[in-house]
This record gives sequence, C-alpha cells and structure tokens, in this order.
Amino acid sequence: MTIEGTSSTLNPAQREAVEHGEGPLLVLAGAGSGKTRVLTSRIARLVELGMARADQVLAVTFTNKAAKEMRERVARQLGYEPRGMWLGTFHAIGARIVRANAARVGRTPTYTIYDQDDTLGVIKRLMDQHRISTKTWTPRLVSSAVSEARNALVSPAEYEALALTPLAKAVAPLYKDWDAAFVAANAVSFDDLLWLPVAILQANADVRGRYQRQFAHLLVDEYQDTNRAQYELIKLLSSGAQNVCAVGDDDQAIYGWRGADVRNILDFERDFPAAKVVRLEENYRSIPQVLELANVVIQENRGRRGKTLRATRPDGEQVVLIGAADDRDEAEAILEEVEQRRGRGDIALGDVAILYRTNAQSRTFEEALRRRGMSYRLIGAVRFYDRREVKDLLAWLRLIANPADVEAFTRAIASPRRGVGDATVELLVAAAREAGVPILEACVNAAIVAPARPATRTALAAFVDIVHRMQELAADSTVDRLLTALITTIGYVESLKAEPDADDRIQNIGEMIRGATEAVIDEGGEVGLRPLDRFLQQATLVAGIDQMGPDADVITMMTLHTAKGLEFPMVVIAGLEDGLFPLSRSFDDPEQLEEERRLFYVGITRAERTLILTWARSRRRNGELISSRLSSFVTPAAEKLLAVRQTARLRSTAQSLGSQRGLGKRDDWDDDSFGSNLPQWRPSPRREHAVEVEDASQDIPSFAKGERVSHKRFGGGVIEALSGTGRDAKVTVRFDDEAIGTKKLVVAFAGLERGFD
DNA sequence: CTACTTTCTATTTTT
DNA sequence: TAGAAAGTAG
Repeated sequence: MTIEGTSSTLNPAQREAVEHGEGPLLVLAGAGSGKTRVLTSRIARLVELGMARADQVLAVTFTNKAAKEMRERVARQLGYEPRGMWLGTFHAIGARIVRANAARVGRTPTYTIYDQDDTLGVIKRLMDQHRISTKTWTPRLVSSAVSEARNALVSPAEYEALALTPLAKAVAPLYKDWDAAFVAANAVSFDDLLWLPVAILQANADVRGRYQRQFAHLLVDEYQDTNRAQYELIKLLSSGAQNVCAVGDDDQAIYGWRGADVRNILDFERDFPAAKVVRLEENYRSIPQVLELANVVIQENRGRRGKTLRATRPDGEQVVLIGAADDRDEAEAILEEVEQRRGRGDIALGDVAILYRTNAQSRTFEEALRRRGMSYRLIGAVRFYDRREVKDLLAWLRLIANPADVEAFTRAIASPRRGVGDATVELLVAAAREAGVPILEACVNAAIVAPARPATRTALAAFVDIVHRMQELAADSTVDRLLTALITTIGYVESLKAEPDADDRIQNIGEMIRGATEAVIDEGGEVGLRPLDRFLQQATLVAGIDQMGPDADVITMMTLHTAKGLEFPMVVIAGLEDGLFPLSRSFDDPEQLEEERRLFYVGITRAERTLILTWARSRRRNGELISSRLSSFVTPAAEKLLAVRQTARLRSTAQSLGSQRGLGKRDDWDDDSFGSNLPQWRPSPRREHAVEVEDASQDIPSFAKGERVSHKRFGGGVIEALSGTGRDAKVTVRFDDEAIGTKKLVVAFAGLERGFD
C-alpha cells in the first residue's frame, strides 16, 4: 500500500502548480493525478527558494497520517527536516491556536478535548438541567444539531432567532448554555476546535495580525471537504497576501453530512479573485478499464465542475461484478477471487483492500477470513483509544491533567468501582457547577459532601488523594511511568481479571504504555507542552486511519470513507445493493444520492490493476434478513464495462426462486448450512436479469394518504404523504400535538397503528 | 452501592 | 443484533 503519486518527474500541469508564485491557486486534482506530489514539491520549492521559511508555511491535511507522510516527503525533497512548519489536520492546528490563546476563551493551556462520547455526556446533563426528556429528542440528535450549527458558524443567539422546528426550539436553550458547560470543565468539543479559533481571530485584531504575518503561504488539501468554519479559518489566516493553495476534487466530496460544503471549491475563484486554476486530469494510478468505469459512474452527477480522467497506464483486466446469494456467500466469493489471483502469483495479500459502505459489514468478512486462516487488518472500526480499558485509563490521566474535566471524573471514579455510585456523582457534578468549582475540588468540599454517607465521603477522599499523588508524579515523570504507577495504585489490572476477555484487555494496556513511551520521545514542534498534555491530545485526535501501521502482507479492510487518498493493486467494493450502497436514506434527497455516488467513485479510483464489485441478493442487517437487488449505481452503461458473474449459490437459488415466484417466501433460501461446498466459478459472460425479486412488502403495513394513525410516542396523526416502497417506505404524518408537528417516518420502524391512540 | 437481568430501540460515513 | 437504559435483588 502506498499513498498516491509515484511518478518521478512532473508533467506540465503539475509543474505549473508547483512553480506558481504568489497569489491564490486552485489545483483541481483528479483521483490518482499526483496531487500529493504537487503539494510536497510546492512546499519544498517555497522553502528552497526562500519564498517562505519553514515556520511560515501552514499546510492542512485531512488526516494525521497524511500530515506525517507529507512531512516526510518534504523532508526527503529538502534534504532536511522542515522544523517549525505547521503541518497537520484542521483540528490539530485549531487545537494549537486554542492552546496558545486559551485565556481568551476561558480555558487554560491544559484544556481537554472532548470526543463524541464526552460531548454526548455534556448534552445529557444539559438536557437533564433543562428538563428535556432524552426520549423526545435523543442526545445524538441534539448533538448533531449543535454540531451543524457550530460548523456553519451559527452562534447560540443566532440559532435561537432562527429556531423554527420543534427540535431547534428545544436545542436553542441548550446551545445557549453550551459554552458555559465546556468552560466549567476546561474542555472543548471537536467542533469547537474549529469554532474557537475562528472566534479568537475574529475578536482579536492583535492575534489575527500576528498569525497573518506569520503565515506567508497556506496550503489546503482535500479542499472539497472543508466546511464553513474551516473555510472561514483559512480566510482569516490568509487575508493579506492571499497565498492560498487549495487542492481538491469536487468529484470526491464525501463529507457533506459533516457540514462540508462543495461550494467552497466550486466558488474558489469568487472568494479568491484572480486565482489561478490548474487541472490535473492525467491519472497515473489505474488501468483504463477502471478509469472508464469511474468516468461513466460520475457522469451521472450534475453540479460538478466536470473533468475526465485520462489513463496513462496500459490496458489491463476487465472490472468484475459478482452477484452472490447472501453476505456470507459474497465474502467467500471475494476470498476465492483473492486466492486464485494469489495462486497465479498476480498479487500478494498486502495488495488487497476490501471496501464497504458500513462498518457492520466487516464482520462477515472477518469470520470468513478466520475460517480460511487468512490474515487481515481492520482499519478504523474500533479505534484503539476507543477501547473501554484504554478509555478508562485515559479518563484518569485526563483528570490528573485537568481537575475540572467532568466527563473524565465520572468515568474514572467508576473504573474500577470504588464505593461511589451514580447518585453521588450526579450530586457532585451539579454542586460543582453551582459553586463554580472544579469537580475534583467539589469531592473534598465540606459543604458539598455533607449530605453523603460517611462511607461515601471516605471513598471520595481516598479517590482525590490518589489523583493528587498522581498529579505530583506527573510534574516530573514521563507519561509511561505515570501510567504504570497509576495502574498499580488503582489496581486496574486486577479489576479486569474477572472479565471474559481479560487477556486482550491487559494486552491493550501494555500497548498503551508503549504508546505513552513514544509520546515522550516525539517532540512534534510545539514547545512548552507537557508530555502528558501532548499524549492526551494525540489520543483524542487520532483517526482510525492514522493507526494503520507499516505495510504488512495482510488483507486490508475499511470503509469507503476511510479509503480516501489510498490506493491498492486490488480493490474489492462489496455490498453494491440498493439500500446499502446507496444507503436507503439517501434516496429521498438528490444531493445525498450524488454524494453516495461520489463515494462509489472514490472507491473505484482506489484500484490500480484489479477491481471487483460484489453484491448479495440477501443480507443479514441488524438482526434481520433483507433481500435486495443490484445497486442502481451499476447502470446499464456501467454494466457494459463489466465482466458479470454469479456464485454457484446465487445461480441455484435464482432458479428455485424462479419456480416459486410470487409465493413470497424469502427466508427459506438463506439458512441452509454452508459447510464444504465453497462457491465454484463458472465463467458466465452475462448476468441473467431474471433474478429480479421485487416485493419486500409483506410484514410491512401499507397506509393511504389521509388515513388516521397513531404512534407510540407521538400520539395520533394523519398521513399527509407517502414515499418509497418496501422496507424503505416512508410516511409523512402530521401529528395532533403541535409541538411534535409533521414527521417523516420509516414505516418498517415506526410501528404505526391504524386509527386512534 | 453494585451487579445482574430485562427491555427497548435504532439502524451511515468521522475529525 | 447489539448497545444502552431502566429495573431489580442482594
């Protein structure tokens, strides 16, 4: 596996981008066109020619891994380490700006970055305070509402003024208390890492001026995936010389759901007048067969700048489409393909990536790989730092670093359990908030602790004592030594022993201590930061992909989103079924459907030599068996480019199905045992279109417009509109309760009943 | 207070 | 199906 861009000399377009001098520059870089190469060459040249010192360059990447690779490549081209260069993700750079100006936003430099879970904790507590039931609105929903506001740079006051929907009206007062809650915990959310820097720069001319003078050149990778806050941050930092180099590809915009706005790249010339635009359309990665498919697929999208990838590599293998009977059959078929090619000496395991839309799909592959004894690695699904035991210990470290960290406190005090229950914890949290005191202090505050039982008070005192002792140790010790001491003191390993997978967990702890050792060695560029703080920040800001180790000869599996920016000799895109890819919820909204299609495009263009697409007629999803058909992304025009095959099992089930068509019994052809009859390939040039099983409708009630229904939670209402069919069927219901209003519900999940409540 | 059991519900992608 | 929340027994 390598990162894109391997050609040794620059083509004319690449050279033009690299050699562009002052002023804004937009590089529209198609997949595999060597954009990383352009970026690194450009940075190296800027420094080499003295157009900017290393510390005057700010380069933003999408992942930490990409940042690290870029740093290495720049160093290689320069012949020395570019010390002081700001090179990182938006979030890492934002974190640095916040830390340098922490006092201006009510934090200290040792503030904590709250991850998704921590932020959810804050939201639950806020909802509790405001007496909003987590049943009417789930904390998740509230979280995404706030997140959307933050990413669009909408302040709490503006949000309140604009709040029209019932959800927005419920969220507005919570959002108003947002900053106070985070300030009290000396913490910031993920989104705040973008919001706060923008706020700091907008409100403080001195700070703004200082950064603007510092950064002579800004470079932004994956510009199509920037959101409003990121865009504003770039504008604020670049004002003046406007030496902004944005690199991106509107066809690869796949983060709209995270607030990214493709218009940022579509409107670049409007925002940065006199911008030079360079297009990179020559693809050095993939064989023509792959590129042809990519072009055909993406042409279905409207609202793009329009570009066509030109192949530079010689002809190769035709792209394959395999239909399978079910998800297990699909996995076996894929592995069979891999082994055949491996047997022929075409590829090694390390050349293969299996990509899918949802993380849940990885399970079937894992099982199949285990059965065959093939080694693999799973990227992203469960981040190392998300494992329970790691999070427990991180909570302790966080509390040691930041005694106001409420979420760390609630977790640390319960792991292992030490005689303080939920009720006491909530009492302490509320009291600390009221008194405006860090949570750790509240535990030993006589007035606050008074109502608790003596045993609880003793337990609290003991807990605080441990944290204090560790704080002392942290002052002049390395992170790994601190961690080791902590584990012993709290008896963490012993507390795990009783659990079923204790061995794995203990191993992970060993891994964590090793990671802590490295955190001390790595200096990173930012001065005056304690190793502990650096370690903690890195632990929250790493992405799944960042943990992808050095190349090994194993199959790699990940989601399509994670695969962006990577390339593999052989790529499998699995689960090409309507409802899964594209996901059913995107059917309603053309923009979402186009984003899904771009995701498919991203997947296709990861392949260098071999591309295999697969789909399964039936699949187990969330505990139930659902049947589906080939993804509508595989249009007739696309299908012409494919070698279409079926597994033996699909052939046989398709036949038996044909004979009992209309009987509507679908389940009986899945549960036969798999045993020794692995799928056998018989080359079959065309897929019979006869395998159409429509009708997913039984078990799902059908309703009519105007009909009266009742919902368990929302009460009675009237159906206003219907959309979708089968298990994707949705109804729009106007509920009697005005506070609830009109809702769009998926019939299969909503549990609607006819008539009155 | 804790550990266990039962119930419920929600289905996507991630810095 | 799995994960979280709520309920229950000691």
